Parts: sequence; structure tokens; C-alpha cells
Amino acid sequence: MTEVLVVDDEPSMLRALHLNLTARGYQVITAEDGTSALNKFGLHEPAVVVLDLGLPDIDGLDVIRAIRTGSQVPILVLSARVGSNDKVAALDLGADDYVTKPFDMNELLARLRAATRRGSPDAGRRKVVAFADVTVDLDSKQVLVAGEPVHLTRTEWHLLELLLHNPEKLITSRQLLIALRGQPDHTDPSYLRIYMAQLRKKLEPDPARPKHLLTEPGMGYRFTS
Amino acid sequence: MTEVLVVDDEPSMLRALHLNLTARGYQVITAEDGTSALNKFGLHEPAVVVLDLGLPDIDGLDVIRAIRTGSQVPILVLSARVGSNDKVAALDLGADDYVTKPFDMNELLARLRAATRRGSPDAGRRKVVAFADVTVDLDSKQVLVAGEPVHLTRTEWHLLELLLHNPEKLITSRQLLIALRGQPDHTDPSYLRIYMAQLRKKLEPDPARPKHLLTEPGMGYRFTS
DNA sequence: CGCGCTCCTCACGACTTCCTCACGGCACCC
DNA sequence: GGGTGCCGTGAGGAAGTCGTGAGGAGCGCG
Repeated sequence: MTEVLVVDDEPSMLRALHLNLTARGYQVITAEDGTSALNKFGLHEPAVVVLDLGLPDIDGLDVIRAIRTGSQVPILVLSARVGSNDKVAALDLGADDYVTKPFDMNELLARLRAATRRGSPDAGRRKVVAFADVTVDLDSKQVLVAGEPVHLTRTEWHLLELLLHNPEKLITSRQLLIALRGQPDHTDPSYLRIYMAQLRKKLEPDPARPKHLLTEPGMGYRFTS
Repeated sequence: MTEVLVVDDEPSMLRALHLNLTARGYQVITAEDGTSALNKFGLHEPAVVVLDLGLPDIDGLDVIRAIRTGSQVPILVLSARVGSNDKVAALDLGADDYVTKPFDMNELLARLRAATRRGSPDAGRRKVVAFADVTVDLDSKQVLVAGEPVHLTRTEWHLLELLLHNPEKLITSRQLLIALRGQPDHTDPSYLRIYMAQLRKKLEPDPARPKHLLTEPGMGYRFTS
């Protein structure tokens, strides 16, 4: 049973897709804006995402970026924008396919099959990251510190996952906020600091002088092993 | 150097693709019919295939079938047939994408990038600029001087990024000020000088005699490696 | 209905960064 | 030679950012 997340702000389109996809045996999760899309993505971890670019709250390209910072899930973009600029931008940000509205439903389903077919082969490999006396199993979502299992809350885990998926790479506060909450601005920037502090308290040997979960002042955060 | 096999029976189309692909750094192999396409595929083992469906000898769908029996190479189908039946057939036979003629070259190139990106798992295209004993990773936003990481503030990084994105090119103070602050005028021009000085202090071997972060008196600044 | 857990906001020092100002050097021109 | 821009450098206050502790609101669960 393949789970697919469908994101579109038009209810009629959402209904049409829901109907056709469930008829083909997919399990469908729907979202009408970027915030709930990212939320539901984090909760369900679907096998494929169908994403309309024209969302009311967040730019669709930012949604792609947010998903891609933490996942390789196939993304099929659905858009009314026919210009090649949008296509190139979306594809280069990590989208796997780009279909312009109006579209043929059979074609869309075929493209969806093509996208999921690719994603499946490497689903079985096990990713484990280790640093200091910490071991993180990204598959089973388990964290061991000095051999002892440590419990992380959902948000803590989500944040850690984002950082670990991009080792040595700086992730801006904006990216993190979009991925965690969907809202890039209007949010108290101290939000991130609390969770970084909690992660460090649980994972770093000396939380006051972090060696792996680093702050880049004015820029964002970076994980390094 | 990525090898790409381009199959099309129209010489003009073949030439156009050859031209654009070599310009982007691909190594191009061409074929004008299905037989030689399969021959050359077996010989060269390209990293990606661009395939026109309308071939003189073999049906394009059969070419896909033949390739797929022995390889998972990404296949991008190029076709004048716009009907959804052909698309569905090609995609379900194992094609990775389907573009209808006429097409936008930039879109095709982006789809090609998307297709190849999937094939090589960690295809993190790292953009790295190096000069003197400095290494700048534009993707992960990291700067190394003599192997040691150096911390840049947000504005310093922003300025460096602008210069590095336009190597050997003069950028006017006005452009830089707009990019950094949004206010082209009303600003003390010494503002820029402070940050250039700090960048040079951190990156140039002899900050007093810069060799890479150059001043063009009365005009602006220029980066040269 | 109470309890525990998690999410999220607020408030406060400590620190970093931004930005302005003032001064000295250099090149060019009259 | 003196004047005039323009550039580089140092210093310092204003403003923003980070880390941390405390605590209320929402939610699932027994």
C-alpha cells in the first residue's frame, strides 16, 4: 500500500486526484497549503509527493527545498505555470517531474508510477550516523548515547534528522523553520534555539561547548561529526 | 564527464542536441536509428539516454524494452506523439521522462539533470571555488584557509558570495550595496570598505596587497582567482 | 478528571555583529 | 605644492542574536 501526499489548494482538483489515486490502490493524504503539507509529510512519510506550486501560504519552491533538506522522496510537481523558468527551478531544486495543468490523468498516473518505481530499489539500505558516543539510526529512529537509548520528542527528532541528512552543511534558520513549522517568518527565532539547546543537552558531552551541533551566528546551524 | 546517448532520426534535431549538450559538458554519442542505438549503447554504456520514439527501423518502445532488459540507465523519451497512450506506454516500459516536441531546450536540460541526479545517489553538485590557500564551498557555506575553517559573519559571507558568483567580473559599489542592504543611496560608501577589509584580513595572505579581492578605483570591486 | 508530556512564548544577561564616524595615505589634477 | 577625491584602517556605541530558565496552553492517556 503506497502512501501518496497530494498538495493542492483547489478542492476540486484535490477531490479528482483523491478519487483516481484511491481507485488505483494508493493511500492518499491530502493538504491544501504548504504548512499542513510539511506537517503531514513529517507525520506520515509518504512514498511519493504530488505538489501544486501555487499554494496560498508558502511558495511551492520553498516546499520542495524544505522536503529535500531531509528526504529523497520522489516529488511530482503539478502546476499551472507553463514557463520554462519555473520548470527548471523546480527540477533543479530536486523535483522529479513537472506536469502542467491541465493534464491527462492517465499520463499523470504513469508518471507517478515511473517516479515511485525509481524510488523503491534503495529503500532497504540502513543509514546510521555516529559521532562522539552517540549513535543515530535514521531508519528505526533510535538514538543511543553511550549505549543507552535516549528519548527524543517529535520536534527534536525532526530537527536532528534535518541536520544529519546534510552533514557538514550549513542550514539556515529559515530553512529549518520552514521544514519544522511551515512558517518562515513571523516566528520567534528563539523557537529554534530552545530545540537546539535540548538536543545538545541530550547529545553533546558538554552542552555549553558543542562540538557537533554547531551554531553559525547570523546564518544558521551545522552538523559535523 | 557524463556520457549521454542521443537517438533521433532527424539530423537537425541531432545537431541541436549535440551542440547544447556538449556546451554543458556532456560527452555526446549519437545514433540515427534503433539498431545503431542499441549497438552504441552496448559499447559505451552511457549514463543517460535521450530517445526519440519515431525511428525508421525499430519502434521506439521496443528500444526501451531492449535497454531495460539489461540496464537501469535513465531514459528520457523525446517524441512528437502527444497522445497520452504513447506516454503511458513509454513510461510504463521503463522510461523515466517523456518530453513532447517541440520542446524548450532549458527544460530538457533540467529534466536531464533530474534524471541523472537520481542515478548517482550522492550527486551533490558541490560548487567549490579555490584560490591561494583558500577553499570556499558555496553549497555548504564553508570557508577553509590553509585547511582550517574560518568563520565569516553573515554580511561577510554575503559579500564574498556575490563576488565569487561573478568571477573576473567587476561589480559596482552600487550593485553590492543594493544586494547587501537594499538601499542603493543614502549610505556611507565606507560601509563597503569595512567589509572588504575584513574579508581580506581573513582570506588574503597579505591583506595590504590583495591579489584576489581587488579594488577598481572609482568603480567597484572584482574577484579574480 | 487529573496527570504527564510536549509544544511554544516570554524575559533576561552575555555576546557578537552591524554600522557610523574620524583620521591618515595615496593618486591625480590644477 | 596644495587641494581634492577615493580608499584603507581603527575605535566604539547601537542593535541584533544566542543561550538559558521559567511557565502557560494543548493534548493524549490512564
